[in-house]
Amino acid sequence: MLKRKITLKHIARELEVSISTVSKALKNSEEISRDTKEKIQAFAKLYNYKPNNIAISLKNKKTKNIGVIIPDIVHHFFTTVFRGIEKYANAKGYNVIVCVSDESFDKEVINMEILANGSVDGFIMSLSSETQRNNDYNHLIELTEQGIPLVLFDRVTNSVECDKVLINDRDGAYRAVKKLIDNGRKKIALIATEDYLSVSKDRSDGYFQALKDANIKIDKNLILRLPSMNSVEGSEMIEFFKNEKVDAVLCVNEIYAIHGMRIAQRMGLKIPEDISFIGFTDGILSKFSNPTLTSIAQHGERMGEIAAEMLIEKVESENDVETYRTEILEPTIIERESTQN
Amino acid sequence: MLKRKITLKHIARELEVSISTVSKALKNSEEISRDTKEKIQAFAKLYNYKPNNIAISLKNKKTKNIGVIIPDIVHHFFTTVFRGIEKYANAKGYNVIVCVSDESFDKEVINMEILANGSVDGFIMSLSSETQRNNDYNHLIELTEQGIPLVLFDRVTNSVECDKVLINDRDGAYRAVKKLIDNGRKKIALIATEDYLSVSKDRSDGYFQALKDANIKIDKNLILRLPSMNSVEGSEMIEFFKNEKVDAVLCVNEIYAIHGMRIAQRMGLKIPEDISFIGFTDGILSKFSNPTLTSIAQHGERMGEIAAEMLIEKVESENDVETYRTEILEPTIIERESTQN
DNA sequence: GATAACTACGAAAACGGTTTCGTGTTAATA
DNA sequence: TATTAACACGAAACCGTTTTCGTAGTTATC
Repeated sequence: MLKRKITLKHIARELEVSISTVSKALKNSEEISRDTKEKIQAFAKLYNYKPNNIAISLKNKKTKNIGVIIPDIVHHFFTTVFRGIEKYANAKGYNVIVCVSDESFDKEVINMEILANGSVDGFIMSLSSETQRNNDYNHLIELTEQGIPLVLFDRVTNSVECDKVLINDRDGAYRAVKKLIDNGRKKIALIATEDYLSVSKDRSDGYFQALKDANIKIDKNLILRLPSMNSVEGSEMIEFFKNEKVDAVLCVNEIYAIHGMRIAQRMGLKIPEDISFIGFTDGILSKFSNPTLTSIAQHGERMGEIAAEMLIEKVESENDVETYRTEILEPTIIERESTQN
Repeated sequence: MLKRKITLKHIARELEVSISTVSKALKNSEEISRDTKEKIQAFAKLYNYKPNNIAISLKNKKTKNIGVIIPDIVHHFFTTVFRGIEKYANAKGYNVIVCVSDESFDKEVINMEILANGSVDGFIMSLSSETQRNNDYNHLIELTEQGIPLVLFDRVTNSVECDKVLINDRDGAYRAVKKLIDNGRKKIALIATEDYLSVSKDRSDGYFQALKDANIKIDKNLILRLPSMNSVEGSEMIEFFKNEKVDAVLCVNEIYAIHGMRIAQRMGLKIPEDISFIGFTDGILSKFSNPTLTSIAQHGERMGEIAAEMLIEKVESENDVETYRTEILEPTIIERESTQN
């Protein structure tokens, strides 16, 4: 009952021709006579012959696979980017191998090394937080020195020369804060993570700049930095809201924003009347929270498409062009209930 | 500056030995003398030699890749399962190639055909809704006839003989409804999708059975079936809640539940005092909604691990064992605010 | 009728490894 | 000294393709 895969050799033996003839016939080569081609093609079809991808990869040194290394997969933004990558890649005939670094430097390095030995034609990745903290990018540099194309997205670094695609986090934060100011808010807080993450730093910068441009003095007490996205038990936030009379909050991610809104509501504050909220990442929570959350959309899917396009272009270009692009997407502020005046 | 990958042939040429000697030396074969081994190993290390994965795959007809085909990637449950698969697979030295069927039968078939020609050692998949509606599983049957291992999870079918892992959707729904009854609820509604999805059917069955066992007559008017998860503009639900006086709702997914709670709240109902909610899939929305949602956890990550374990076991077993397992996980009800009495 | 030009196909190398088997050299044994 | 065994290595096949090149056999040309 078991129908094992058939090879050129099998066909050749069965039809008493050479392997080369079979190969050519199946490619409809002019070299082969009408009769022979028809015979071979019919036979191949009958036995459902399909060429072996591995053999082809070995031959032309192209796998038609691209490697994606991301810090986390159970994460709305990353899956959104992934969808963009997968769609574009698939349309171009590429498959996608995903590795999760789990925010670990070591896993990032190991996964990269494994895939770099012939398994993929190039990489698309977003740096793990540990990598950004260590500030060690030798694995990426070695990769590019081997001539393997690399595209970084969202969490990028200047230490590596390669194509990059990111959103203008700074501008997103800037415009969000400006919007709050225009709405008449005076005491605007920032809830962020530690600064070693490139994106968090940029968002903070945008916040500072917007206040500066509006001649609002920066108040250190209005800035709350939380260690990790998973450790929001709220107590710190409760203290924060108790001590400071804020009328608006910019959060660097959805979770902080949703938590903040929860706590504010528990303290009897009305959203958006008493306090406004804007959160980064227009994920699923923003749309379904109560009230719905005004958020800064990062266009993850577009980002993924662009990254894939950049990578495949490099992979398929003959000459090793040493010119790299950095594409910066503008975020969009999606206005919802949490800021309506 | 470009350091291309080095091969056995290069080392052999440089050290004036044969390729076989290099290969053996790098595997620390007893056949090769101490001196030669040291010389070769040092050279290999210096030039950072790593064997080419493709060549090895071709030789031993194992790719150490597993293919995962899922209907959607921007979906909490599937990504959770994926994380489980990826973790286990990685630990066992396997990489994961992901393809998204996008709920389309054709894409499912095409992706499978592409990967089946040598790219992966086996498949883990969850059926697309279109496939389940078409009730056409020939691509899966052909796959197994070729001796390629397959594991189905969550959205499975009886028409294909292979390993399966799923949760007891029926029992989850049963226990949820029983819990509502025990809490004193009388008019318990069900909000579900069309029945062609295996999971939706099972959940409905559990709902019916629980009512039957409690001698509560089934009221067709208390069942709302919505066409698709994306088309919840709410109008249907508003009508539903207006017409029927329900005091509890079981929803087959989070989105329906969150929407339902929103609408109930807008109509002035208090949750959980006036009306309770329980939703399937303990995703991110359940934890962060207001009120938080009691939900039926499906243990996606565990499911993924089990699926990967089953697959790798089959892949690595020499003999083609024709015996298949079906593992059924028990869901867990996570109690939150939406049902507290 | 000799030469040139096609036609239709096969042999073999190549991709980068692994592995079996054969063999020349040395050392141990009778 | 002749025989044998151990040692250290190389040749070659193999995995499944693609592709270059060579060459019989036929047909066209002068």
